Amino acid sequence: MTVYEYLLSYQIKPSVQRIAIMDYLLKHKTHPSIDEIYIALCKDIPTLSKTTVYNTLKLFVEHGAAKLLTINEHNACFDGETAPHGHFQCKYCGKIYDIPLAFDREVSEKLETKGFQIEETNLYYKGACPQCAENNVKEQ
Amino acid sequence: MTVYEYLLSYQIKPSVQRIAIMDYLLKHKTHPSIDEIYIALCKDIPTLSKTTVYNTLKLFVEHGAAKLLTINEHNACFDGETAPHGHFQCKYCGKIYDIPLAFDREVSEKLETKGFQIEETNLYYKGACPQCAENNVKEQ
DNA sequence: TTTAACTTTGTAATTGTTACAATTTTATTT
DNA sequence: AAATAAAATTGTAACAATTACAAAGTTAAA
Repeated sequence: MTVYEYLLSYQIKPSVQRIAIMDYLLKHKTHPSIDEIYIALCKDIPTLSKTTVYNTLKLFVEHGAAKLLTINEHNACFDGETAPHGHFQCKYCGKIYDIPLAFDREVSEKLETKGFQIEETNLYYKGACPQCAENNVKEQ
Repeated sequence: MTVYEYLLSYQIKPSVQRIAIMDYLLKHKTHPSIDEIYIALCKDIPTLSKTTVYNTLKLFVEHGAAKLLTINEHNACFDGETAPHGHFQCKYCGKIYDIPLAFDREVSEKLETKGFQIEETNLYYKGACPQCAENNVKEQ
């Protein structure tokens, strides 16, 4: 399936900019920020506006084609992977890792019994990734 | 234990401002923002500066006496409850509820086996709280 | 009591994000 | 194909949350 068709499957009208941004999201599993996407795509689309990147990602999130991550307190990150999963952010290098989201249904079921309607779940771990953990040990 | 002693137990040197802010956090389990705290305490401490509220909460978080919540994309919220637990934020009224954090150890253990050092865990549910869920149904 | 260290304060700067009007592009109708 | 309408993109300006920083105030130590 092309990115063009992929956008259509989420009821999003494709455009050059939208295709480029979704393509970037699908090919770069780095949970990029607005700036990362903007800087990367400016080379191919020199007229690209940062506002368009903001608008487009908002649109993607509204249509369920991308997920907004609030794991980083300084700026929003985006994930093109829509299947449920969690994240681990290294406090030292900042990298965000995907992790399986395989926790107990018990809690969410209990919430739903009480009348809470869960629309999304975010699981964020923070700490030291293997590389940084090793480096820190060596420094000490 | 007084708030004064409580701060000391976290290696935080007490001051009028720090005591007032921690007292507010401990008495108001509403996961307040900087502004909420600032506005509430200005009545008692008219000279209070918003910068002090920022500095103080940063200090609390560094010392483990408060937890920073990034559940709200527009501004930071703070939680004086340090025991591990998750949160549910209603997308309609904005209220944040505490929920038990009783999910599988399996995932975190697997991460630790791979060399990840987990320092904190954040579980954020979002959706409709019981009240808002009911109101929405009635409107439709 | 003097000095040093730390805390608080207010202002200004910075940064991420949003509002908005003008322009450009795309789709529709004639 | 031309005219019109609708939608998307752009750039600038506004906004809001946060941080930097220097001055003033407070507390602790000598």
